[in-house]
Amino acid sequence: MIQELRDHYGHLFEEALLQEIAQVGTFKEVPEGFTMMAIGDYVRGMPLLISGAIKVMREDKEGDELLLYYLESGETCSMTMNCCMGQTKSEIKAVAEKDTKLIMVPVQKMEEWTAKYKSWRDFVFQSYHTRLNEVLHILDSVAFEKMDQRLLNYLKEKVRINNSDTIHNTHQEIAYDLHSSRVVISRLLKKLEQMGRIELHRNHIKVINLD
Amino acid sequence: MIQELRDHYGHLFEEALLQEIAQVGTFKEVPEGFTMMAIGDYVRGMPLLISGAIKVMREDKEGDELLLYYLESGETCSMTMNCCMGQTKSEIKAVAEKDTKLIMVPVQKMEEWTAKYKSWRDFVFQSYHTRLNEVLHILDSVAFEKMDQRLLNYLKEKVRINNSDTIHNTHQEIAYDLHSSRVVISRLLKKLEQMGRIELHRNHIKVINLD
DNA sequence: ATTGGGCAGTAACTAATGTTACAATTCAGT
DNA sequence: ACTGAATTGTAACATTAGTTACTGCCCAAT
Repeated sequence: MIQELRDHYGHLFEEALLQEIAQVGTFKEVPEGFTMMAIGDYVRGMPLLISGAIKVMREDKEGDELLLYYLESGETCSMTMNCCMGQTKSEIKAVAEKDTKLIMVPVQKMEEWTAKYKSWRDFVFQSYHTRLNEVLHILDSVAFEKMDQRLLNYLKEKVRINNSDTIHNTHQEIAYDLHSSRVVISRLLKKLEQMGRIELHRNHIKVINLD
Repeated sequence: MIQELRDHYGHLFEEALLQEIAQVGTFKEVPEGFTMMAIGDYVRGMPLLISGAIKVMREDKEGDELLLYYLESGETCSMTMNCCMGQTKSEIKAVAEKDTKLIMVPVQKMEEWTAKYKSWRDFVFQSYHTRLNEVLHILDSVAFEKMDQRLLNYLKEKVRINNSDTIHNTHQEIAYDLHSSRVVISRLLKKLEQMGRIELHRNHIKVINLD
């Protein structure tokens, strides 16, 4: 585990901290589609991603969803810290977007390290910084953009995260992520196909050019 | 200044920190409507609110606005910290909602105190926590609610912040805050009036019952 | 008293998004 | 091969929100 840590967090943390993390952290592998956290769950640990990606979503009372952002290697979940601090339940849902490797750190350590290691403080602040900006970005998107533009951004991000020009999702799944309806998404995707920017297939979409 | 600090931050910070803040901070009074920060401004200091309220807004390239939240006594602006950390320009706009008293602290001190005082760390984390939740709340509102409900929430918040049943805003101003159009807001306000929940007047709205 | 600008009311229309319904196709499991 | 569920395409329609245009009103400045 210490080697994985050095590879992905060596540029962020000093050796002493890496050692501490290795000592108290537990290594986990989760398969694609695995729900890491649901609304209302209590937060037991803080995830440090090694590889893969985690999809983080917001959900309202009716179960309507909205994709917030993805966590990738070298990142952690501010929402988790958020919950730890306030001793509150999770207000978000997190699902593995791909097979993912990560290290879980007990929440008590967080505070300890915050006092002890400047690099950890910087990491935590940086993480808050990034997440806050990402949530603001989503807010911009929802508040100021129309669905066709949001869909384009969504497809681009999918291509980036999965590092593949083929998107393995149904229209319904995309509709959930964007909090829209399947018919609307099918309609807009068809337009993109007619523009020659994507190819539609059953269960997957081939991206040609989104720029 | 030290007395103001003790009154509003005494329950958060130890005496030594209060003293430090008093030493390096500068006391400011800003009138209602004063723009504290515009998009693209560089951040020079971190505000600690003593009294009054600051309205924090998001703005897109076309100048369309959206109200994010209000800062009140005992609070600070995470966005500011956000900017300091990343050495980036402001991505938000801040305007005094009422006459406001506050203390500006140079950003360099932030990092120093984060290492030195646990109470300061907790304050900064708590602040991030609160702001992140507020932005999520606005996101919920924009993503999941219709304009009539958003308008209701807006009016409730206005009443709370200004501690008055009379809202001194034009329909146009409300439309800007909610990123809608004047006609739409007039239409919905008229419906609320017909339901007997508000009374409409020129330049102000009397709130009867919003529950 | 007159004038002009800001504010609010309203109608008519457009655009965007969401909903309902149904058909056609694919595909896995039997 | 058959069946049923999941997926996609499409039309028709409903709802919400945004736009344009015009009116009357209030009020402050001249």
